[in-house]
Amino acid sequence: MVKPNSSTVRSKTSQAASPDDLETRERILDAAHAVFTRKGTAASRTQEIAAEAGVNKALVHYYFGTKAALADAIFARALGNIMPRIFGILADPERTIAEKVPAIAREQIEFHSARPYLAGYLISELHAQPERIARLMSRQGGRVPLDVIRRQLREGARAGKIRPISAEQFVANLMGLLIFPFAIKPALRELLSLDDSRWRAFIEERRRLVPDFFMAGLRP
Amino acid sequence: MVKPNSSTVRSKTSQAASPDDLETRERILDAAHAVFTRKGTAASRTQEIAAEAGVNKALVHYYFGTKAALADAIFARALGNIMPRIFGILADPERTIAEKVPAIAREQIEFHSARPYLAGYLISELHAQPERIARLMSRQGGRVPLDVIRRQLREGARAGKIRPISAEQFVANLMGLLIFPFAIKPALRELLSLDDSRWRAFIEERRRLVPDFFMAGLRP
DNA sequence: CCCTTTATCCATCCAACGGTTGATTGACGA
DNA sequence: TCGTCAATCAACCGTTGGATGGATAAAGGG
Repeated sequence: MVKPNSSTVRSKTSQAASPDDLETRERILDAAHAVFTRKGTAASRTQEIAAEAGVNKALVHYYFGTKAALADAIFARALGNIMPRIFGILADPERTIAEKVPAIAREQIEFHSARPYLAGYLISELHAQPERIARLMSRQGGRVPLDVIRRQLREGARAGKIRPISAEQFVANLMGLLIFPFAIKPALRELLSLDDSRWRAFIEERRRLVPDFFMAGLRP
Repeated sequence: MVKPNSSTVRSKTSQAASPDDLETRERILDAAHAVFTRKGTAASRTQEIAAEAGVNKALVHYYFGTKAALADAIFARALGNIMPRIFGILADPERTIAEKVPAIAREQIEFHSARPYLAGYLISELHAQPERIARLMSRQGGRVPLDVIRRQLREGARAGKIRPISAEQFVANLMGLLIFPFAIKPALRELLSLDDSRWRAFIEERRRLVPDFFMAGLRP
């Protein structure tokens, strides 16, 4: 690694000085993440990414070849960040369903509150390139482990404690309740006339409400 | 209106012949809808829209000025198509909540099954230009009529028939359950290993499941 | 000390894209 | 029958943006 701007050369106008100890490659990745998630891949400019990374546009190509490859990397990274948070908990055989649901809800609401662009970004990318996810998931192996919840749901149903529901529908319902509001945030805010503080209250309320609502929906 | 290709001039290579009685302006709108919803606004090319409309690129500008204006028109049109379907039913004072929920579910699942791109498109646009929806909604007036459900929810809660829930959360939950799976269709199909026919079965099942699940979630 | 490798920038290229212009054509009212 | 106007097209223009080639500098091995 080279790490420029020691003292010698570097006229470099540039901002971006602060978190400069990061490896350049990482800085570019972070910048790309910021720009891509904010404006969407198609509307993002490599120039802007380079600037945000405090680096020359050519260097972006040096590290990642093409814009599309960089976009793939960011998408895969975001996916690899969010998916284990959901499926890691779901696949845990130690916890009951009644424990998992609030845990996931807490986790996801926390997560998306801190990353308001992410849900919208992921859906946009999914929509723009529906085939990519198959490519990425096959490459890094790993279909999703539904067997644990599937078993728990079956046992709960047999014991008459919950109504019969497939693991697929279970997951779809849970994700819809948790993620969707973040994905359409601008529309919801307008539709429901929620200013900043009411939006926060709205989301805060869902932390309680969603687990209750969801578990109630499962009762037979 | 002029209506070309009568018989005289028109060398015109072009396909697009079939539904040609539509006014040109409408043909362009339809083409723009198809292209924009399929690839997203930023990745769409006016040239492609023109081609799909069987028309010259200059004509697109002749009718709509700029790509952005055309994009606005398509977005507003899509919004004006989907929103009344939900809020029209919700605002009906004649139907009870227990009647509205299955009605909306039927309607929405039908709607999105026939328009697989629409949910993803709307969320992408929302994400790419969060301020636009405020602009459009203020222009054509019309905040959403939540008072009817709000009253019904309050009365249901007072009578002890449903648990207390705000109209806002009610709407968010319902939309999340109904729309989200369509919005992330490519991911769900991959995650849950649903091929074409299993996807259809999955959606078909939700027609029953969502109203049941949702109404159960409302029980006190 | 050279020579190779890695990292970085500058300048430039080229395709593509959004938008414009000017000409043509047909319909129609005066 | 002529002039006007809306509709339409082919060709063009200016800019942007992704990509590349070459120069340069530091690092490090031999």
